[in-house]
Amino acid sequence: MFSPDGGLPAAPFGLLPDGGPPFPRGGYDGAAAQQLFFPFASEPDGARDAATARAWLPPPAVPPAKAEARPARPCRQGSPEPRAAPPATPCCGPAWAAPPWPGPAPPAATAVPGPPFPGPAAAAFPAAPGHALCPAALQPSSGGLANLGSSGSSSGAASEGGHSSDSGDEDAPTSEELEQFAKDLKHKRIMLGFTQADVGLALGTLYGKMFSQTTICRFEALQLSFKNMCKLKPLLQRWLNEAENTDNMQEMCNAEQVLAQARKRKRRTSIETNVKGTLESFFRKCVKPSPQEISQIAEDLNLDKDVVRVWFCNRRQKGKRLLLPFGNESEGVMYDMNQSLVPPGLPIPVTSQGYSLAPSPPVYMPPFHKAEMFPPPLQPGISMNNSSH
DNA sequence: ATGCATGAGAA
DNA sequence: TCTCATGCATA
Repeated sequence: MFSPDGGLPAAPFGLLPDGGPPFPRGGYDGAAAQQLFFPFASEPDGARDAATARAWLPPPAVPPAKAEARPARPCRQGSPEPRAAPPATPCCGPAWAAPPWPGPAPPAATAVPGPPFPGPAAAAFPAAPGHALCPAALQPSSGGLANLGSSGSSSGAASEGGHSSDSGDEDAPTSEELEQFAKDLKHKRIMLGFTQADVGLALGTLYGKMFSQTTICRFEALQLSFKNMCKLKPLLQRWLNEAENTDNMQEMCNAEQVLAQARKRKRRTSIETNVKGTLESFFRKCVKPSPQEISQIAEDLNLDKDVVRVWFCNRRQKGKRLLLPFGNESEGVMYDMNQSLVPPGLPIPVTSQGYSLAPSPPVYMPPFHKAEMFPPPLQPGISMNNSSH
């Protein structure tokens, strides 16, 4: 853990190249954390799980029933599928020696352990292989999940630390635990032959709240807020247990993608690299430009005002991920909305990539990580009086 | 794996 | 109007 006061650990803006977040290591007090991010890296042991990427299958035009939408997966489809014995866990040590779930809860293939997640989900669960997959998933906001994070009420779910006698003070796992869990999850998931998308889907059948591949991915990569991680952990923990003890797990993954989600979504804008660089430089000057400034920028860059606005929102969000996990005052320092992002007095240089170079990330960064990181070609002609800002 | 987008809820 | 959680779309 780093101390907020003791040298700011990381780049105030820790802007990391999008590729791999070199989170500074060290845990942080989860309890306090609210919307922060993990200071630690989810560093996948080298082998960047190519499987994951490879395995992800876009929602196939799912055939009515189950099966074969995913031949790529070793998932047991009728075949016993030897649960690949976890290879000498590379990084996680003796991972998964014991599932930390509360009760002995020996999840039987059919027996859905009385989950703390009520809701139709339960009903929808297996029992009826082949169908009944996702109706639950459709549920808008199944109550089940809702109280996971905060209320923590019933969901004994979380006593995960397993051993942690944890006082009633519930689930707040430590960052280390989360990190470890994320690793285990990923490792196990791969071992079992599931993709991130599968997991997200399964959560839908199991608990009525489906998640996207994106979310699972971010969870594994510790790219969610601490709070968010805490909320998701119990679910994933359960899924893992199920997956390891159920033979019909595939059922849960197959889901007849209820995704009729055909809501018209604005087509994703692709911002050119150089334009991004310019935005980045603006961002360094002012993380939260006023509407006028946004308009100005938009005009200058020939972008839609909303695109610029959203870009700044996302940029801030991204920045926070890399910030320190201290939601309080420190934020003011590191995230001065009125000034540049650099802590006063500290002439933090900015990398040629456009990211601030605070004294930290002891992480190796290739000279040219990504195109996106190239020096923001400040376009002449673009002006914004934020200088006075 | 991540960039851009959406929507709910908070401020 | 912003933050936060989340997801579609894409690299």
